[in-house]
Amino acid sequence: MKILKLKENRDFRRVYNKGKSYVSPYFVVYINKNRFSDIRLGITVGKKIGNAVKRNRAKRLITAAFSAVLPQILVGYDFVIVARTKILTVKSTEVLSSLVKILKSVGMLENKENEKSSD
RNA sequence: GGAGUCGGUUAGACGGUUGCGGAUAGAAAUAUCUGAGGAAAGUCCGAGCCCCGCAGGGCAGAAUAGCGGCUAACGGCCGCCGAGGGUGACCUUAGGGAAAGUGCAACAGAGAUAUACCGCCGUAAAGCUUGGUUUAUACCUUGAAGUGUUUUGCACUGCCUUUACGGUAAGGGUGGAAAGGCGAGGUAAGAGCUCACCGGUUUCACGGGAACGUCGAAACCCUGUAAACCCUAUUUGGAGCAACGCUGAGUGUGGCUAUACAUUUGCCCGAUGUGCCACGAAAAGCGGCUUGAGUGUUGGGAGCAAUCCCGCAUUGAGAUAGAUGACCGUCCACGACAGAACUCGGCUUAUCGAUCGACUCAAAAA
RNA sequence: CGGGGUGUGGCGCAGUUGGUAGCGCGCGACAUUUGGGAUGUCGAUGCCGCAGGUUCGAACCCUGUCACUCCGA
Repeated sequence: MKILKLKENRDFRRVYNKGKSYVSPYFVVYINKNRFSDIRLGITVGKKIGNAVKRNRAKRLITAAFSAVLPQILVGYDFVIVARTKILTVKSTEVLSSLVKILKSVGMLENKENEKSSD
């Protein structure tokens, strides 16, 4: 399953205005329902983070973490993840566990039994 | 070994699992190959490529500024000359014109591109002085104590003071800079006024391909500033891949007009073209896009060098919200600065280190 | 990709035909008040973003560079 990406500015603005936000030390997640049965992801990395190399690294870390949890995420939602400066100082495993923690508390992850039974 | 100068190379490596962009094969799953830099950065120059209702002239504007070479081109590079710095290796250098003209030179100083305050000298006028002791010499006082004569006087000379007019630029505490410097002659006093020497500029001669150089000759309007205006020489149409082309969609409303508008720094003339401007609606996709002044070469040749020629090998990103990540293992110096966006040549800036080569200085030892 | 602008005391700004760097607010001390505020007097605070150069002399002129910011496509 591939990740569809948000591209247009108006999509981002709709998620910022209508969606709910959840904060971690490394990033902020905005979640909003969409009209499709897809999962769409947008990543925002501002100039505050650093130069082009640092911004690219932040994007890759978020993409890697998101694709790791992708099979368990409920469909039909738009996600926008905004990177914060601290994300450059940690390893990818911490980003992943932090993302899992947030999504689980919100209830966006499917239960693990399906995963186990599939195994 | 110490201190230092210059230049080059490199920019973690290997293996595994799992993901991303591109190409090829395939109906598909998938497989194979390949995938960021020395600066990819800043966007400071120069080009290719490409487009513009032709790009023609003039004025303004802008850029460059020793000479020669290299290059597609350059404001870049190489070599050389001049100037400055360093004991030296070597480094720095916008380095045309001040004798076309204009401007500026604060404070200080008499005076700042010429001046005359003090001083020195000349002329004229006015004033003051020429005393005391002594036979005399001499002594005292004084800025100075002279001469003639008919000797309580008069005249002249000299000294001093003041004023006026003129000469002068030797000297004067300033200043970054005071008519290039210094000595002699000369003069009433002085002065490149004259002369010798030294410096500078220009012209000629000689040497060099040229900048330039010279115990050469002559002339001379000899403060500094042109990164002040300016003058001289050379260059300059503009715009940039969000260029531009194709497909698709759309071609509505309002205003301005031919004495108009456009041709992308301003103005004038010329030339060419015919609508132009604003608002609204809308939608994007594909090409351009990577074989190119390409990359490598302890192969050969030319050249001091930059660089060029020949040969051989090779094809090494092409994304479009924008591709290299994550995890594990081993080793080491424990990994800095940093991400292609049409493409090249330079410049500048950032950078943890590692390593190689050439050379200089000082001291010691052999 | 192209074109501009700014950088000066803690903050906001002046000052650029080159000649000793200023204003307002803020800060400190003193006076005034029973005390505070307001007011008055006095004072401190600057390598004029950084590095070179031109000049006797640079915040100002020139070159390079860094940061911030605006505009157009």
